[in-house]
Amino acid sequence: MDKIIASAVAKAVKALYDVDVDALSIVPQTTKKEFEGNLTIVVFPWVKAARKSPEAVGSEIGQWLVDNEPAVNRFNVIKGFLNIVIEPTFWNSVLTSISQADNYGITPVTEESPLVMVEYSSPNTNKPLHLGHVRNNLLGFSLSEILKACGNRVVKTNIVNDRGIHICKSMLAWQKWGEGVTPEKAGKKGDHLIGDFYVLFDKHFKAEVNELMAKGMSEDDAKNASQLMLEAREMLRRWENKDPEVRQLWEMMNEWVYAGFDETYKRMGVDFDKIYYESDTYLEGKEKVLEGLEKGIMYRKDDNSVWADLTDAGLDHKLLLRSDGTSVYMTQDIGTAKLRYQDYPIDKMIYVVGNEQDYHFKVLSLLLDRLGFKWGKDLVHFSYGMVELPEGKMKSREGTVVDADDLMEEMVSSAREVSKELGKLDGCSAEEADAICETVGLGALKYFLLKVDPRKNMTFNPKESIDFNGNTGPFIQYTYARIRSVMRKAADASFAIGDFSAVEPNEKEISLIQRLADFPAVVAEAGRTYSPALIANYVYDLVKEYNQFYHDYSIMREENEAVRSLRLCLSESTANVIATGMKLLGINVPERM
RNA sequence: GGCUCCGUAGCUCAACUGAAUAGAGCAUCUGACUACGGAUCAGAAGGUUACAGGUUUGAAUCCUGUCGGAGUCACCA
Repeated sequence: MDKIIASAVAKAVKALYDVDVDALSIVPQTTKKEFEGNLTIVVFPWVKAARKSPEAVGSEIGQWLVDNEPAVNRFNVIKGFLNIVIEPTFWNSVLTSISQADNYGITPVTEESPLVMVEYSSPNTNKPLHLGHVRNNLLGFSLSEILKACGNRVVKTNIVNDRGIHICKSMLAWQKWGEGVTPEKAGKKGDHLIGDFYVLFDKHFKAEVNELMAKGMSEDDAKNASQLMLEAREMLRRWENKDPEVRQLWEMMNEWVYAGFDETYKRMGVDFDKIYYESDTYLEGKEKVLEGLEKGIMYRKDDNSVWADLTDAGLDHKLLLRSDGTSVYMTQDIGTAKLRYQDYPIDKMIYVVGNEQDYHFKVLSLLLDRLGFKWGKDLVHFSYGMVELPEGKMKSREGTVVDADDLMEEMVSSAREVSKELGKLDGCSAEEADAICETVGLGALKYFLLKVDPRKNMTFNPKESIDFNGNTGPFIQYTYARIRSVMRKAADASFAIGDFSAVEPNEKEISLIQRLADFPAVVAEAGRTYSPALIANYVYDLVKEYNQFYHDYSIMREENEAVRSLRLCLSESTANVIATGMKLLGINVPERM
């Protein structure tokens, strides 16, 4: 409908004022509630060319539309705003085409579709996932779904940071104080067990440093002199030299962690097509850097360290290999990029990584480009803000991190409490009840995190937790379940959706159809701007609109068969769009709740 | 200090590419179940969009400056 009006307006402007306008540049807006009309055109852009008042221009265009465009019924002009009333029965055909489209709003993917790789999650193997990771995972997964819906082939990937001093710390602590404990023996998820040892290391390390400082050492000296830290460094060296004993321990402990992560990912509902490990990629990066050195893209300092000079791009000098020849973070990312490019003919690479790494990705993009990766220059750093607690940033050392597993468990159990209180689970089997609570609890969590503009920092208040009323996941799920309930009853009563083309839809029905018609454009916009929040807010608006309609008009009790058909069709289409939209967010919708 | 991002109702968030009287939810107050599911709906109250200039027919949005917050500037990842 928007397109029809836009091109008609373009024709009108050409006919009336002889001005060439691109129809694509005209974006009709939904008319505000307080004015009469369905669509609004802002006429200011043509006032100058017409040499007339905005009111006159609006009236002239409006009259031209009434005379020449059958979809336009009448119009009114307020200041420079042309409000257009569409012929009511016209909306029926819009609704019909929405309800008959398979995969409404979804662009099909073919072999020729662009290949996009999305990297997300990227955990360290020395501690369990926390709230920050949850935002990352949900954003990465949702973004992948949205990109698929926009007609891209998507490879979801994860780079696991499985090597380095931090893992050695956990390993060392386990060796010293673990007494052979395993996840089975401790009755604990592997990632949590490893996290405990990481904390334990830190505790002993701090105690040692304090002891040394009490003897008069400076803090830095004490840290360097710490026996524990020396042992951890020694362990890293042995790891790099492939010492069998260290490697065996490393592999065993990593397996524990992966088993734990898998459980978390599964419950969260995210997955990956291909997982990379830094232990496999960090040497590749080194090679690539040495290659760059030969080509003169990098240079070597007297102390043998290797750097890239990026001052010509307004950036700084960047270290790529330490003087002892070992890799840094950037080097590993280059190595990972190399392997990925070998594995897939990527057209576009998207990194879902927090905004504290904005600078890192600027540099990475530049380096990959100079090293000859064709997607390097246009790589996308999907930079999201951090999740803060009311008292500020999460700090693992102060024990203020919100653990991902705990959080999901809490959400599901509070969903259970609320459901029980409202008597929603009466008559459900235990399995059904479990499934519903899982869907609702996780839906609340996911929606809460995804409805916010990803670029912005957000606040999470664990005490108030997450609401189940208002602009929330359960509110949307509830509306869906209620429509499904109506549809079941309609089926029981053998009410089929018949012809309603002659019905004049009322105001609420029209605005609901209009809203449904927006969905494909919203999906496209979400894909273009990488914003799941756009989908979330759209679905919320749609649901609000539907609830008003539902409240004001009866569906099953409507005696006119054609009107009832219209309302059933409208309800069914709304349910489908809700389900499709929520799926793009990685959120399930229940048939009852 | 340099660079980047942010600042909207008491709180959490919206506002598409600059557009009409800046919208929702939570919390507060009031109303609606002999009803297709009340996890709902309707209403009240709540704002100098941090501040000061500028561009524009029109600015929360673009530009400049000031203030406040966050991030980053490692031979950490």
